[in-house]
Amino acid sequence: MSWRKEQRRAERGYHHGNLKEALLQAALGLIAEKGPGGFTFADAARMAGVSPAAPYRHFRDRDELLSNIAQRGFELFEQALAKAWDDGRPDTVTAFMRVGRAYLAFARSEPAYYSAMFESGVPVDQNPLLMTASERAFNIIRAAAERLAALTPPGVARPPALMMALHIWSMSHGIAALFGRGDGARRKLPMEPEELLEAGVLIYLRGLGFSTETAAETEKPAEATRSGPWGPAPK
Amino acid sequence: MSWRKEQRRAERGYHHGNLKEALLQAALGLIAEKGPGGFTFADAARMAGVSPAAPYRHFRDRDELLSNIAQRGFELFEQALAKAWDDGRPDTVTAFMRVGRAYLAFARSEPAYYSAMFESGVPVDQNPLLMTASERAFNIIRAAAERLAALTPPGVARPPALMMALHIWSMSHGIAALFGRGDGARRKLPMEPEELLEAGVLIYLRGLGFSTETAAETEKPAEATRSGPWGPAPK
DNA sequence: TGTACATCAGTGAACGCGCGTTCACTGATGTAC
DNA sequence: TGTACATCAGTGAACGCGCGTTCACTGATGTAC
Repeated sequence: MSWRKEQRRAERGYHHGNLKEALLQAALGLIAEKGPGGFTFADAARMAGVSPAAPYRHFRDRDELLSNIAQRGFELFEQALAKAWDDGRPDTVTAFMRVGRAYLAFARSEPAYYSAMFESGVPVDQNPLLMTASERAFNIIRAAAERLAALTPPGVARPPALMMALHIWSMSHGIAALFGRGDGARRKLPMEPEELLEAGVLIYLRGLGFSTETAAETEKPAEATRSGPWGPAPK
Repeated sequence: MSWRKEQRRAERGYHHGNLKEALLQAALGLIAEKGPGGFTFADAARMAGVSPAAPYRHFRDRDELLSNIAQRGFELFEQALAKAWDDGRPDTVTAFMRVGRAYLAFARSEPAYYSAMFESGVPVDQNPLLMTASERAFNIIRAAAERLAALTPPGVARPPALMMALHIWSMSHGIAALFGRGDGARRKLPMEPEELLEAGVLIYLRGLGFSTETAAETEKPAEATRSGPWGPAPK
């Protein structure tokens, strides 16, 4: 153990050079392992191979570090969702479904960021930077919902985009939290979370009056409620 | 402080009489205050007015206490959902919507139980009693979904009840976790969580081919997407 | 009904531990001239 | 180009704290006879 520390020190010299980043990475690893409550400032310092006093040069305290992680998480989340949305290409419904999948993919592949963002108790509404980052991420979903709402077939009442976005967000978060986590803390599911969400969103959109058949043909959506992991179709 | 302890002691004598229960209540209070990670065994003992060694007569360790709380939480949850479901009276759709509202009401009024159940990292699948309690609660939703699925209008494919139950559960949990918590850790919402869930479920059911108009007339559901907190109806 | 005894539930003191935080310090780096 | 100096980033020792846990103990309760 001790030689390890010495070695690191020899390798890197007195100054770490990139300690802030190293601490963030260390914290991410610890959060992924033990949850957002289970990481300590001292532990992060140890993992970065640095004395327990060193982190104070970069973060006021534990909460500030956590808050930094949440903020970066929202930024990465926004990027992932924006990339999936791809400004609605090739068609709005396809892109919309892709956003849903990207949501779950993020929660699964970045459980540490995800729990820092949504389950760490970080007071999002009390930190303007965090608030903004959070809203920017949500706005991707909202913008997508708006484009979708604009496509309502004639004769059908146009649904409020904010409501759609909140419904989709809620269902995505629910599935991610209950079944779609990258770490161990999740419940068993007889199918992939992605399939569950996709089917749910398609049914929801149909309920709003969208004929998901058109663009959905590419992704065989209607089938999702009739066979596959859900069991055989009822006679 | 000290006289307080002495007084309690005087009041109750050497034996507490109901320490197990008192510890559970104390833990609930602490969880509600600081989250499931933020309560300690020692703290619970202190709140119950008892020495730090006393809890070991009733719980092997902190985790066992937490696990007990989660289990009782699932039992209360099941009762609340079952009561709301009321075996589908007066009609299936109305009762179904009532279950949704009961879900959110539970999360709001019992945030400590709720987070012990879903956010404390208690390994539900490794404790048979807990697993059973959890499944029994979910089965209320599932049974309700089954009754609903059986009502599918002729000519519409009957949806798998398990899938329906998982969708409803996910959306409920998503809304509860993001917006509907009794404690401070929740996001702002321009309407009541109950309204959001109700609208979402109605849209979802319509997407499955249910004409929610019938039973829904009592609860004016179609309106939910056209006015009210969602803003004015689009022209 | 009374007494002896076993069992139970809570005590209080003690322990080792790791955390958060502060402090005067020191080695490295960058910059003014 | 070289040197003096300011600034910065990390050190390591120390502190107080509260936690989890163990231990021999003791007061209360229940029960056999």
